Amino acid sequence: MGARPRNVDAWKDARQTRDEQFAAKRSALIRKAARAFSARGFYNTSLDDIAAQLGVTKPALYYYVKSKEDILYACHVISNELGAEAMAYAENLNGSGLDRVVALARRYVELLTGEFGASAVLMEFDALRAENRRAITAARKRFDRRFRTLITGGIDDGSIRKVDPKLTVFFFMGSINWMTRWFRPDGEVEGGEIARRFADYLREAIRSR
Amino acid sequence: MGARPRNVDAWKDARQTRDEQFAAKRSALIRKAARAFSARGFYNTSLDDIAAQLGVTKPALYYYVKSKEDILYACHVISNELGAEAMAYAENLNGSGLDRVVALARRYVELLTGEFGASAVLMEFDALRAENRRAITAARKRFDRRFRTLITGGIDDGSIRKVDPKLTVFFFMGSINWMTRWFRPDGEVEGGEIARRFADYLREAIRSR
Amino acid sequence: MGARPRNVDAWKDARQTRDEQFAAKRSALIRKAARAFSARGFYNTSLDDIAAQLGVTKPALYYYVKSKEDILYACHVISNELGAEAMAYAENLNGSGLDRVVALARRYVELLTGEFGASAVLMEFDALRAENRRAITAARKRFDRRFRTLITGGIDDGSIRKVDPKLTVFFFMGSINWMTRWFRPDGEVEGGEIARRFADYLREAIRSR
Amino acid sequence: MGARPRNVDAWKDARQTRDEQFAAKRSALIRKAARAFSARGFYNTSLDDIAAQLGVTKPALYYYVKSKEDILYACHVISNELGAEAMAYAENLNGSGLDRVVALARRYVELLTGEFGASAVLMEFDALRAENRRAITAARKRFDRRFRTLITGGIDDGSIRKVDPKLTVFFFMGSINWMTRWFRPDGEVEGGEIARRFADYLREAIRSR
DNA sequence: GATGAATGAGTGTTCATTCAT
DNA sequence: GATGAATGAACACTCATTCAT
Repeated sequence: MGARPRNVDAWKDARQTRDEQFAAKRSALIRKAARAFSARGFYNTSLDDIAAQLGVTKPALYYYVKSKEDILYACHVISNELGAEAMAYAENLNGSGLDRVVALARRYVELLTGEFGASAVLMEFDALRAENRRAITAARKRFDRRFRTLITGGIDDGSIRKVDPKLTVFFFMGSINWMTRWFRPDGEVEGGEIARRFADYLREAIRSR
Repeated sequence: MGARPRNVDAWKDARQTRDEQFAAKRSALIRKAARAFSARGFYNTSLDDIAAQLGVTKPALYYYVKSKEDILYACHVISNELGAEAMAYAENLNGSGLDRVVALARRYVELLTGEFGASAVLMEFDALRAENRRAITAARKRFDRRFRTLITGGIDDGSIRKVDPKLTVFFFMGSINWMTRWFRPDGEVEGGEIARRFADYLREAIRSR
Repeated sequence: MGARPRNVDAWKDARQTRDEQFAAKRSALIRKAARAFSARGFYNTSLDDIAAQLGVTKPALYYYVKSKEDILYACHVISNELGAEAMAYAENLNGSGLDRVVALARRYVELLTGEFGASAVLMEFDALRAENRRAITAARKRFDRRFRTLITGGIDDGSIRKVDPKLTVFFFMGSINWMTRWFRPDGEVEGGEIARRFADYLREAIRSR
Repeated sequence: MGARPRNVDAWKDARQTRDEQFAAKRSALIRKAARAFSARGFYNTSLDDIAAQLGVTKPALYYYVKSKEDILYACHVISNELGAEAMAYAENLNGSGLDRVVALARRYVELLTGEFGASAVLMEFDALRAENRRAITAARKRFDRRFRTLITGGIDDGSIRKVDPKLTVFFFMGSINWMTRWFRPDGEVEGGEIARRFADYLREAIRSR
């Protein structure tokens, strides 16, 4: 009654550690795969490639994921989550519409160039199963709508000039998606720097004169 | 010796006609393939798909192209040619550096959304054979360099604020490359309109204040 | 106008021949596969095995069938067709109910041991896709129902003693399905002989005393 | 030397208990597997399925069996033992040859539909290792021979008409093997009933008139 | 010029099996 | 006794490519 509790804790810790290990390994798998997908493309990356990078054999991957498409889906989900996080941050910000749009841009780029390595976006959308594709499409549409709403808000409060919200989103999202292809976490330009500059481009491009 | 020349001419014409036919058909093939690649991705487009769209069978394609990669290469080449054309147009323009950069942007988008159908800018770059990849990479680098030179010129003549030329090019090229994924020739927004707006975004983003 | 018709015919023949060749090859594929499935089981027979027996490579099979399951389905369909044929023959026969049941049994065994080689029955039912499984199940149920109806008719006209139709069908179908495993077309007992004997067993087992 | 014996006994008991537990668990494993094999087929039943039904994980099975094939072999052995039991019962019976054959049939079906659940007669024969296949084949041949001998005896004593013993065995064994596919222990028709009817069919099919 | 037929290389996926813990 | 994790072998399937006709 005095000593046992510690054992219980120990057990709990041990089990937690196991679950955590699983989660950590799965996460590493997704991350490595995401990098590979971004760098060489989904179809140019075989499961053998991913497995080799993780130092295991191909079937071992199936202990952590259901299929190759499952990995891709996980990547998209993470990407969307980053987008949603940046969006929530921007929406809750005090300031003009322009401020919020710029904050979104900056935060989004920061997140994408951060821990997850700018590998989350763009990736082969058509390789998703119909069901997952629907889910991702829906999430993207939601993101776009909120993005456009932010812009419209800026136009209404006079901080943003009369631009077409849809085209503006396309314009900026292109810049971001393209990052996948040239950004390297260990490259000469650092993520925060890019975030600042891209946000600045966007501000200048749309602010009221 | 009196009658023959006519025949010769006839043959020559015939052959020319034949060559032209060949060229026309090959061109049609490339164009259809480019659209398909842009819309669904290189790996999601089988030669059977392309052949079906042209109303022939798969092996018939091999009369016009050497391989699937050959088609992709041709697409990249055309894309680069459009870039070079826009670039030449901009470089030969009188006006400030900013004017030239904006002209480049606008002309480029016009060309990409024009006849060739916004299908020229391809992301499947890794599917190219090493040799062709080198050629395309070189051409892109040339384009980027000239783009940056244009920007630097604008900074020097005071028409463009002090931006990082490299990052600026990345920023804008992303917007353009991403068009491939959302632009539809028969969509609601017309190509010229997009060209005008995108060029305007770029102008505002970088012009001196 | 006098010579052409022949050419037309020739062409037609040529095309027909091509279609026939395709059909013949596909049929050969199914037959070989059916034998292999019967002899060694569906899962013990790889597509490589089948291809090797046909003297082609595995992917060549896909020119004729959609999948391995497709082959299995074709086998079941043929089996059902043979059953339906025997059934129609028996149903249209004059005579007592017993006569018809016995005729069914005999004709069915004759067909199964005939051209198609006792390979049509039983084969791995669970490997079928849900849709195809439903189709096959439905056909089997129809066959069973008509079989039972035949028996009931015999009971009614007094030629068959009061047996349970369902159990009787199970009893006899078991004997037939099991043939797959021991009957060899080149074995010592000839198909017609088996048909006669099995039909005789059934007659004696169920006739009125 | 004075105190030990008790301990020895205790150990012995303990070990016996342990052995019995082992045997009981192994037996449960085999039984569950046999049902699954019968219901869905050998290849459609994964070790994970079996483990799940037993509430353990896959590797745990390897404590009780050497391999999946080992399980299949055990099933065949049990099936053969039931056959041998029915056979011994029939052979030791007083009465005509026909009586003995009918008794065999009835007893065999009773056993197969009994405790072991109609799951003992397996068709997946080719999945056995060569060595085990030989053993099973030999046992089956022995069973068949004794079955045929019983029939021949009946022909000799005039109780059975002049049928081909081999074909008769095939005929009846088919009916029995097929039971695997339709008999359900909890179904509407009870095992003893089937045994009676099937034995009756066989009697009528072969008895002297 | 075009097609039917076939091939070879590669890839995702499953699953029985092993082993350290 | 049992589990988590990993492996090797096999297999169905796809697709760009070739070639005789």
